[in-house]
Amino acid sequence: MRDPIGRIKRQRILDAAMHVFSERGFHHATVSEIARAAHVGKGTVYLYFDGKENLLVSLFDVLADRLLATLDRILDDGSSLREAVYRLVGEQVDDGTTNWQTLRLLSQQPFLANLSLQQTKRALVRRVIERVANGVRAAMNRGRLRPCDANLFACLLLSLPGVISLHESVKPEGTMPERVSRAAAELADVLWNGIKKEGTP
Amino acid sequence: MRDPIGRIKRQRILDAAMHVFSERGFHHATVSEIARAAHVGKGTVYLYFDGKENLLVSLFDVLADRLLATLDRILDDGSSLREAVYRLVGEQVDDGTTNWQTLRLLSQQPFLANLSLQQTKRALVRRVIERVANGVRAAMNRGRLRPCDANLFACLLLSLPGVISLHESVKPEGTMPERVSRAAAELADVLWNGIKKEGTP
Amino acid sequence: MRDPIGRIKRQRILDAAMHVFSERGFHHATVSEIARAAHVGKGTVYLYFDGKENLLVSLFDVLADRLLATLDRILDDGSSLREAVYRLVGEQVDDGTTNWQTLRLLSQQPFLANLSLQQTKRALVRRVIERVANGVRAAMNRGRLRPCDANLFACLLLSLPGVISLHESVKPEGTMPERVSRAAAELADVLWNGIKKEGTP
Amino acid sequence: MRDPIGRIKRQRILDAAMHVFSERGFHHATVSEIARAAHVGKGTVYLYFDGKENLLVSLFDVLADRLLATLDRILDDGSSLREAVYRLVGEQVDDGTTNWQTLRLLSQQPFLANLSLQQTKRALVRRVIERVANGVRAAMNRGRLRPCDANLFACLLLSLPGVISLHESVKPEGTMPERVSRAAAELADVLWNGIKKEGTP
DNA sequence: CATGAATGAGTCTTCATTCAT
DNA sequence: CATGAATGAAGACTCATTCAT
Repeated sequence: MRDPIGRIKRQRILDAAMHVFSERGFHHATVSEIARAAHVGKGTVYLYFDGKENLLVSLFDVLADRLLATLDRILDDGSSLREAVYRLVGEQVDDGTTNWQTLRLLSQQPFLANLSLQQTKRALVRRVIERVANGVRAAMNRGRLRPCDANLFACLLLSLPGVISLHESVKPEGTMPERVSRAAAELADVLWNGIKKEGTP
Repeated sequence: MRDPIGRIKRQRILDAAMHVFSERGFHHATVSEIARAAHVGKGTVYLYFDGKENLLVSLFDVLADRLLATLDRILDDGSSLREAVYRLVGEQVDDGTTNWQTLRLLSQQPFLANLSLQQTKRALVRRVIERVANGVRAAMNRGRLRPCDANLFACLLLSLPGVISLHESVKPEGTMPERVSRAAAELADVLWNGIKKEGTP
Repeated sequence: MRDPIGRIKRQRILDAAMHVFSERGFHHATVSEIARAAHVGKGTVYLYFDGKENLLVSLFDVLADRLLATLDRILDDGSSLREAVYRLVGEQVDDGTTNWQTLRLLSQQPFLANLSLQQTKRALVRRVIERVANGVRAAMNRGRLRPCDANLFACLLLSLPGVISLHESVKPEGTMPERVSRAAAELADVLWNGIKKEGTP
Repeated sequence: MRDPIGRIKRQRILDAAMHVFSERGFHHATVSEIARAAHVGKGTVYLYFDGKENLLVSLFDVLADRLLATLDRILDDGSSLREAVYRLVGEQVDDGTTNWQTLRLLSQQPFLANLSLQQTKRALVRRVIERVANGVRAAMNRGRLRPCDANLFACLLLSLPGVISLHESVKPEGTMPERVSRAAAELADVLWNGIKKEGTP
């Protein structure tokens, strides 16, 4: 009976953390702020998470899971790899629930004081990279891609939100969703052309 | 007579800051640490820079200048664009004076408390992006590249060190220079193939 | 239920601040010292006050309120003005709860870095002066005093603790309460003679 | 040959210190500021004074000397005591060379960290008080004043600039010289009436 | 003598974390 | 379980003082 309530509260905190971290950066964000945004007491955050850094890594966890689910959906259905690249970039950027800006958190390298958290985070990142790399390898085996380091290409794919973030960050008028979508499509094009076998459409 | 001494000390502090920021991250780095690494007193740092954030932006300034010089060298000589892409990636990553890891700083600390510094940093980033974009545009005009958003492609090029960094960060054995070089070459290949007109070698 | 606890703690801090500021002066007093004297953590001071200067102005506020209450008691009862002057001087100096030395603080720290606090403090001082001046004006209207600038005379009355402080400060043997009381009476005499209509006892 | 130059430079520093201390308060004033205002190097200040607190006490010394000279002039010539009180108040406040605001420094009680300086300052203050008190005593002996504690009355006289300062400090429009003069005259009136034998004009 | 670059002791202030209620 | 008042470790920053030139 309490479990679902607990899950909901935990999720509220994670959502709040995602929002506040994205808005103000990890170090400028305060636990109080996050608690306030989640409509819980400051102490409650520590009931569900072991501390601020832990909260960040838990957030990575959620984002990674979400990303892996997206990947599974994209890569395991019958769509062509070209389509997959497009959708991968597009969905990373335009996920309805995940504001694309929060994905910068994944590629930012906050230096975590807690070593074991460092390990945990590394494992998460590796898992995501390898899942993408597996998809890439599968496509290579099917003969549609020129051979390359699948892991490296996966890193490139996963860095695209950061590229778009960089592109947006110098625009004085702030972020424009249409421009973000267009950029995602264009980057997908470049990468697809960069990796497909010549002659493949 | 004093001026060069001042410049040298200022540079010592910048070098120390680059090293400490890279090693421990902006927020975990302390001014004392940087001062110690530069073999100067803590107060001396404040003699040359207006504070910690200011020091970071000054560092961006130096890195940007260095990168712009590299770009000028690469883009303005007669080499082919293909060669230029290779060298751009390679030199970003393997600059003898700039440890490639420090380039992560460019994308790493988007959240500055001081608004005017935020502006300054944005201007620096824009200048670098636009310089690269100009090179790309020139090549497009010469007809070697398929049309694309030059600024966006510039952002992609400038993000490559981050891609490599991501790739390296999950390796338990730490950074290996040869792997970094190979990755740079491979990424350059993908990008070149992604943007060149089909048929161009 | 918590409110009174909060009030009590706030008051403890104010009392400690009053004591430490009086003993060591505003600038030599440290927030740690005040916290220690109040038996609270350093951070707790910042829970109740916005900073060191703010603490000082809040102290002014309390002292001003206390002084105004004293004034109301003295001026609004039926006693003669002569009696009022005596008591005003005497109670400023010999308030059981307010150590008379702390009243020096009112004139002591005119230089506040925070401009809005400067304004607040000025308003407090003005309120006290005007309350005294109103009493003086009332007496003048009743025809017992020779005409004079009531505000200026109020400032003179309020400066008497400082006069006594100056008088005491050069005594090598330290402050002696009886001498202080005698001085208060004597100053009240001089001022009363200075302002009463000739012939008035 | 150097001596007069030294004296001049020393005086320049004292003048600068008087100005800066008055303008910004002892603690907010920095040695650099004073040096700049005196058109000397920061190190030069330490050539003529043993430190910042020492500089303050030396300033007291100068002010005390000046005040004592004024007193001698006023009290030792044949003028009546009434005239003397008027002039004493007036000249404290309207000394051509000493901005009257700087006299607040005398009555402010900065807490000096250096104990021996504390003693020195106390001695200076005592000397001034006693000089005034002697004049008062002389007048009392001549039978013009009602008997009172001459030292205390001296303290009252010396506090008048502070009274005026308090009066001015709450005026939003800032200090007005005419108002200051008028206030000085009025305070002298009150004090004279307060201490003269009844019947004396 | 004069200077100002260099220094680091000393403070204020923030905020992650704890724990009594 | 939930809370937020209390805490103090940690760090940026100032400025009096020194000393090499």
